[in-house]
Amino acid sequence: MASKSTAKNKKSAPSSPNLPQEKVAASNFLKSLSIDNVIFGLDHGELTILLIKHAEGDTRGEWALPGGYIHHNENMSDAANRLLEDLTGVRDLYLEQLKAFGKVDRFPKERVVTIAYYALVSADKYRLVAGSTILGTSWFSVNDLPKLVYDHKDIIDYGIDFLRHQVCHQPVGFNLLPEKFTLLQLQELYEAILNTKLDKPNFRRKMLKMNLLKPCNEKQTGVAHRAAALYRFDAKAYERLTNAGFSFEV
Amino acid sequence: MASKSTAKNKKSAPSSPNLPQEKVAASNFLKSLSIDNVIFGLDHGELTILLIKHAEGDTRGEWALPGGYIHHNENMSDAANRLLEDLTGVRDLYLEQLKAFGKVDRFPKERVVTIAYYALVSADKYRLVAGSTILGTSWFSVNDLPKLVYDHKDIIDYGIDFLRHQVCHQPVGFNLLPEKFTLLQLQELYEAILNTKLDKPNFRRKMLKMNLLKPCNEKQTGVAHRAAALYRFDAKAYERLTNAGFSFEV
DNA sequence: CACACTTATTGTCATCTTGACAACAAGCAG
DNA sequence: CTGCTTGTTGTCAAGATGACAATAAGTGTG
Repeated sequence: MASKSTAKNKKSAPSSPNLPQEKVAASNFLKSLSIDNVIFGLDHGELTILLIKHAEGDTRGEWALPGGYIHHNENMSDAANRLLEDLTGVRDLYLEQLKAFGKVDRFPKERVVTIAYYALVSADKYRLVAGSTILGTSWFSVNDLPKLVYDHKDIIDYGIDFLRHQVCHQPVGFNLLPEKFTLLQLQELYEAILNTKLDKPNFRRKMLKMNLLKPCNEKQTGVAHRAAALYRFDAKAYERLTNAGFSFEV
Repeated sequence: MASKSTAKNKKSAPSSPNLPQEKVAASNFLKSLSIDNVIFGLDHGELTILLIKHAEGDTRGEWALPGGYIHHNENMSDAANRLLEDLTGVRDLYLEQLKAFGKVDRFPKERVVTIAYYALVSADKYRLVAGSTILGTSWFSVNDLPKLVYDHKDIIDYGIDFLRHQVCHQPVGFNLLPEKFTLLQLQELYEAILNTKLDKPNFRRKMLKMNLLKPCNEKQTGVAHRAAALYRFDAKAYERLTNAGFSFEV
């Protein structure tokens, strides 16, 4: 499980996601366009976001979404994936476009439209990552965000709203959990994202009735109480059901 | 009703939405970025899209989404609105961002990322419009689209899927109807967009129970059968309910 | 080992929602 | 008046939901 990491952090020098305030020279990159990634994680029942710290310039000391620029010969989504992999060291994370942000004054130095993407990373994947030790990179709870550069707060707020919506209508939340998880973990994920309390028996009933969880026939270990059964998300079943007109709702 | 049109079609010369294959000179416009609008309408129970015809160049005779470029001193959403108003002559139509399309080869001449927006236009607004007579502009049923330039078919397909989703989760469909409408018109709108048949009594019950429709205390006129009651969408009620945690579902 | 404690899991019940469809109402056309 | 068409109301069984009781299965303690 979680086996496809490339582990080594490619040092793709030109992307320098830590210095988004740098000029885009008459270069290899598309002018006036950038990418910003809202990378969500889950930590002890709290929804978290991965941020990087600006080390110099006017925004020194403030935090920012990791981002970068698009090569001329690179699809936009490939650029987003490259930036995500460069930062986390993990390939093929869940990544979707969020929205383009294009206010005139969103970036003080020059006119740049940014395409925001959002990614979901489970702790068991990120644990493998060299990136986690990058200086000036840190996870923040969405309930306790630091001061952010430019319009990055707006982007994050939009991302959280979007995730709240998505998680109720698409089975994307599983990307935040390890491959095998208990129903309580899943419930706590929903509680963290939606910021509510849910009834355990009812949540269980609803989830199981959808037939999207495949029992692993294993139990939790290392807990000081009755061990819960482990499940995994059954992507094939989901595809089958979707084709048959099923639509995921929480 | 439908009173805020500016009627006159501003001839903002530089935007030339009919010639998106033109070079973006070292100009007033953001380089490598464009906007394309998917403008939805409703015609005799069919979902339609407004397209323009390319008159010259390699794509001569093919149809395209109306679009254009972004001024350096203009917010992106303002650019989308300007382009929409230039084309339709109607101000303040429902317009939302759809998605950015950024494949390397989506546009053959140069590298351009386009931000697609989608708009909803009701027949009673569009009727006021000078734009409807623009040469080479035409509505097409989504079920009978012509050959389209570049990746515009992809954009439209995405737009239709998006609209299908939106219309079930947000009360946006009303933007496709006249201010006052019957429950059957509303139902036919859903049937057209979702491409299904719905049960009339059940649809009525569901809609009315949401308390989002305000009766006009008027009846349809000019029909050869029992006249239906007219309703209008109650935006204030929707806001109230939304704040109270209500979420629109069809 | 019995017991306390914690979480897992199953079950119950009243209420609400949904889908299918019957029945009646109202208006025009002949 | 009669037939035709659509509007509107009502019924009913089945399924989904929310609240919550009850039981099960582990760990750690005295």
